[in-house]
Amino acid sequence: MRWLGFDWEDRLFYASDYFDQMYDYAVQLIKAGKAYVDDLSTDEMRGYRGTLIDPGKESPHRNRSAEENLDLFERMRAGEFKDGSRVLRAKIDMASPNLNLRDPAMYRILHAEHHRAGNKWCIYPMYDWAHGLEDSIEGITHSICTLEFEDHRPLYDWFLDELGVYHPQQIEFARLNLTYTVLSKRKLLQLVEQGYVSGWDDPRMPTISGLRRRGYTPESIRNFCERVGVAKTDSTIDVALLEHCIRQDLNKRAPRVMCVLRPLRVVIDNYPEGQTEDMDAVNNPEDTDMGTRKVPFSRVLYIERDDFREDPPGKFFRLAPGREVRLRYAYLITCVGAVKDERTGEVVELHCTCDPASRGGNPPDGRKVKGTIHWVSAAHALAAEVHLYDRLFTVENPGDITSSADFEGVLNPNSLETLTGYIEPSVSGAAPGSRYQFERLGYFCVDSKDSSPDRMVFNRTISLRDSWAKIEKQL
RNA sequence: UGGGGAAUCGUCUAGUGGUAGGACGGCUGACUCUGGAUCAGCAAGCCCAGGUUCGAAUCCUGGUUCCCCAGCCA
Repeated sequence: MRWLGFDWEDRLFYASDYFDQMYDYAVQLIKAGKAYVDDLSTDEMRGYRGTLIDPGKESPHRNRSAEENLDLFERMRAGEFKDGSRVLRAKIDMASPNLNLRDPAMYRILHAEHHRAGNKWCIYPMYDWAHGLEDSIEGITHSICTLEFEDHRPLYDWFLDELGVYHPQQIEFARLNLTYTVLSKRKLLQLVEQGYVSGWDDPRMPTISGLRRRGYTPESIRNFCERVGVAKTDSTIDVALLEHCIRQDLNKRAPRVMCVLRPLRVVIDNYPEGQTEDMDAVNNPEDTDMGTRKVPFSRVLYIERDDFREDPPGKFFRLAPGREVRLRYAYLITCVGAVKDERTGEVVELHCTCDPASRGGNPPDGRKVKGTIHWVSAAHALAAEVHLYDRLFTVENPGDITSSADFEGVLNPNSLETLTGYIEPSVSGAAPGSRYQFERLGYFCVDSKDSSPDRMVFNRTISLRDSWAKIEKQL
């Protein structure tokens, strides 16, 4: 929460801080004849509850005396009874059309250690009972929750009114659903437990820790929330909006750097062997205050395989036999030959010539080249592990899957691709969490968990918008 | 066929009796040493049917559709 930018100051509250007071309130309700101890089993209670359409029946223990209830409740607390053997229920109305009002449980017996209260208690309050009490004790004015609690509000109100205590107002709003992912804790837990992700902070998880490790900034998340708004319509936000927010933020603040993900070796035939030049590169064209850096250039380079086509389709502006392109911040080069693997026919190396007069990227004659591609000097590049993350699911609403909650069929098998990238040496020593734009590829951050100085690990936060991909799709 | 909610561009969201607006996404085009960014523009919506009113997304009536509820979970 702090990382997101919030500060609760001295107001870190826990429901368990109020267990004693809640117990006293329960006693108060028992004395008032508004709560009773029931001995029905879970199954029996279910039977007595009725259905959505039919009213329930009253428990045979519903009319025990206050004295008996008090005695039983004290003994529940004292640990005399087994888990599940008894429960304290509110005495409301077994025929209520709102099932939450059919004598809901307030306390159940649970001989379990509490992470804060230790072993002090063996009875624990139910959510509906605890919720309003916490709010009331803390003196809050409005209690915001999600839509599914709308028909719990009458119960929230009932407890507070029967107790005659300060009564905050519960207001329900839609939860924030997102396309191509699930957000329910249960489903997320399933992803973790069944090993579909590496943990709660896996960069594909829509958790705060996951988003953080993925490279999302707190500002982008808050901005996203502001844009989404708050309303009561049960809605699902297009994940593209989240992606837009992080791109917008990182475009302004992420330093640019060059990295080649799928290397194709390029030899500049007319460039002297053994020579190295430092090219001046702008750190962020969106913010010149971020300065410049030097990028080493030499005779043997790597470029992206995708940036070369032997037989280029129309509108392909990158390298091809006989074509000239700009190596960003370096030289204009022309492809003069391709070396192929004899067996597979795969292009394994390119031979190019550079125009020495175009140093820095601009030819003195002012001729235009349509394409500018990124590159890295083979001898200077740093090898790093790069994680290419993509959406976890292939369908827009994986949460809709009703069956046995089996995600198998809708999980994106390519949500993580790991490869070795070759990065310009300037990123060496970057701190975990550092964010960069790998030019023409996307935004990446140094993994905060697995990266080390000798083997850096980068996570792709989000790709850059790729209009070429759209054009190519239509070809 | 019980109860509780919600319906406005593809997706979110404003508008609460007076010109239906914004964002994302989509599509054009301009510009560009990132096919990024930026800029300009276009398409796209009031769940339906009646009614009230000079005038209805908004008020009334009746429908329709969708979501939630039968945990000793939250």
